[in-house]
Amino acid sequence: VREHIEAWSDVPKYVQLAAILRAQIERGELSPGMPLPSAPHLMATYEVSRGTVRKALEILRNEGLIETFRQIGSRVKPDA
Amino acid sequence: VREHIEAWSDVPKYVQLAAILRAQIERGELSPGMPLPSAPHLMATYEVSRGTVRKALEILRNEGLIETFRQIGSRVKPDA
DNA sequence: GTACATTTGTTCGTATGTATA
DNA sequence: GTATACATACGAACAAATGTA
Repeated sequence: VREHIEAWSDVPKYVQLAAILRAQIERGELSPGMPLPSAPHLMATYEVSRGTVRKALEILRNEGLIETFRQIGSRVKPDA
Repeated sequence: VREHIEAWSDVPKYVQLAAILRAQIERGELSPGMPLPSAPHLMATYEVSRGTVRKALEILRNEGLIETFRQIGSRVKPDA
């Protein structure tokens, strides 16, 4: 809500959201094993759509930083 | 049960379902204090998904027409 | 007191349509 | 024409709470 992401031509919202979450992981605000906020929660927090959240999480998954499970959600990989 | 809701570009299903239920309340077919049909029942009756039912009920909740309780279901507000 | 079924709450996966840059 | 972004709508599965047998 307070962290509204601005639509910006050069950097897509989903890339920005991925960067925000990646920074939180690297700063330890989200520690290994910790669950990430759910997609609906991220949607509300950053005022973006479901698709944008999914794309952001997909980036972090591809980077090996998080893992996602059905009906469970995403968490920081234990070895991240 | 004959009240199949058609997908129509201008009016989303969940808005139509909310309108149907709102009309029933205003006509007194659902009187104050009366329980609404459960979500599974509404799904079967109108042939829509759970998410659509939930969105429709959310609209009526925000309008103050109904209230919802876990394992109890929704009912028309006593003062509606 | 316990087991079971029902109902809502919540989550992720997926697909489609629309609008815009 | 492609990429971005949103809204709608479906399905599936789990948790939590309540009522009932």
